[in-house]
Amino acid sequence: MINIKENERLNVLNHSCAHLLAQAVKHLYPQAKFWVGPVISDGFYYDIDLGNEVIREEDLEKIEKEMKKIAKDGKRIVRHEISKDEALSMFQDDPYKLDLINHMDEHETVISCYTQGDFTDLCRGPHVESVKQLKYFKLLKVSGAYWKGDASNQMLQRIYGICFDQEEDLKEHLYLLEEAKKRDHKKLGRELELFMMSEYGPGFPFFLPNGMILRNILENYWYQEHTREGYQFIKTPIMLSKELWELSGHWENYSENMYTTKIDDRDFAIKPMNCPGGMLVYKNSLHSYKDLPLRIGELGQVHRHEASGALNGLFRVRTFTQDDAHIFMREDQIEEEIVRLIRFIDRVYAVFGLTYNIELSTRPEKKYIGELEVWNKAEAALEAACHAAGKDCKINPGDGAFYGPKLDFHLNDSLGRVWQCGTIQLDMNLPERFDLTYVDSDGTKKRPIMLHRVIFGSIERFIGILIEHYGGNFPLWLAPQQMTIIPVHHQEHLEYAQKIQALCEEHGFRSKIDARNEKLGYRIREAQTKKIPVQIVVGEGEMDHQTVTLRRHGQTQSVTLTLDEFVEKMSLEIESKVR
RNA sequence: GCCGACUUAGCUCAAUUGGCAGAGCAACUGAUUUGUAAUCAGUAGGUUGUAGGUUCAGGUCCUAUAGUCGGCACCA
Repeated sequence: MINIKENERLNVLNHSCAHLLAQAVKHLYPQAKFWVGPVISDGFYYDIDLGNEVIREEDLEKIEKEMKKIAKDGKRIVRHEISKDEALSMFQDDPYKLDLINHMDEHETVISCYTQGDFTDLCRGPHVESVKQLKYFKLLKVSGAYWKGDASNQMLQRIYGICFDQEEDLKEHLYLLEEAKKRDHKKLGRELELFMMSEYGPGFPFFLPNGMILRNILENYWYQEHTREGYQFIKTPIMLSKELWELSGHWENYSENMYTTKIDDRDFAIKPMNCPGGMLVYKNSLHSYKDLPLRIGELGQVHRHEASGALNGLFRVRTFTQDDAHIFMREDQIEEEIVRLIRFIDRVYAVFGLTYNIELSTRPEKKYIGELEVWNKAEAALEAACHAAGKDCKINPGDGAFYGPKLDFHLNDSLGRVWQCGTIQLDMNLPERFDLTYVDSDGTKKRPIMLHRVIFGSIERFIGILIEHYGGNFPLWLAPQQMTIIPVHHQEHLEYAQKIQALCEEHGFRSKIDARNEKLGYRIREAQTKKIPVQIVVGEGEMDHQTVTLRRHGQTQSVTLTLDEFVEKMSLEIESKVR
């Protein structure tokens, strides 16, 4: 997927297209007042105040038509530079533009405007020379958006669109949007019976048998890899007393989003994070400098009261399982440990065919705790570790947590969409609050450095991402049902089919026999639509020669194998964890 | 939470200006006895999300409410 904002040519084109949109809206809705219309990674938008009138999805066609008309007319886009006073009088009827002018940087002595035909907009530019150049665009959606992005302000209407300089690129983009719709994990989750939602529990997903197979595979894989990496595992309680959350600082910051209850007149809260429980485990025993780094993992189920409007399938839920771990270490171990962690994360993502970019989020300008010097050291350590692991990282200034800087992993899926999953966070807060210590070589107590980290982020969300990434066509090792065994005749070949299933069971292959009284083609079709990776057809020929005939999902060719060949081929593929 | 749209059978969707709730797939029963993407016939399946209201009459109009979706805000 092309990032419009980062492509200089398309950036300008989309910016001009935003003006074209505003002009068309002004023609159709003369009362319209305009806020801003910036370029974003997948196109542009314009925030508009239409008074009491509402633009609906079906109105977009009409607006697009008007845009096409204006573009065809082919007016030039002309830049003027005016003084602040001129600007104030020129836009005196538009409170939003006045607000922009009044809040302009004092260094900006000249204000620029762009005029195209009967429409003039305040703008820094640059723009294309003529609206004629705007040919391949599409308006995509409408929504509300708070003025200045502030929820205490009124809502404006936002129209989104995208513009390309070639027709094929627009088609490609629209194709990807269609494809994403087809791969929607909510749709596939229902069709493949992976999970369900109920109005009795908004934001609380139910995992169905197929989804549980997938989930258990992921969790087992997680435990296995973490064991290899020297992690130990814990399970901490789902509910702990309010005092603990006060100690950790969560009560102060997030009590609004925590589910609470009373036990024997004492306040409790369901955990929104696993860390405080993890801190108690650390404090349960004395630690020597020799034991560090100490890596403690927990697949911990947390609950957070997310705003109703934020909920979205498995992507945003009110309960989810973090593949959490806390690492306690000495200061001299930071870089080495993080390098090791980056390599680990790299290995895990590679298994799913997911590439990624790392971003380093640094100290927030105002809201942060701890010494400046410690922050600088921590940020430098994260960046150095990144480079030592052979990875680039983009700096995200001021985006760190108040308690420490972090590395975020942004995954690219098979449709080119980006998901933030993994994160490595340095925490300079909790070790202090919980008074964590270890005994150093000189016998004195020292404060350990602590990392929080996740790789999947949330198991639920990661499953959602995988569903869309694979389009429901899971690689063999992840597929809930790996094989369907289809006897050509539902009775005559049943016994042989059962023999094959016993063989599958013996080797841990997840198979089912489809011996329904239906034609072969019908059962093949159903296995294909259910996205089962392997279809095994057995009939007269296979029985006689003790073979199986395999057909892979999405293919029309089939291949006949001896039973040994079959077992070896399948085992190898599952073992290699790739397609 | 805010803006907007949507909610009819397990799933996907019909139902003219308000006038008898319907189809395909799936399920079930029977016939058929099957060699690589849908064999045929039949049966059953609904308080049209929920609660009110307007009307001779509401799936359709109005009000409230819940949920879902697209965004916004939020995301430890």
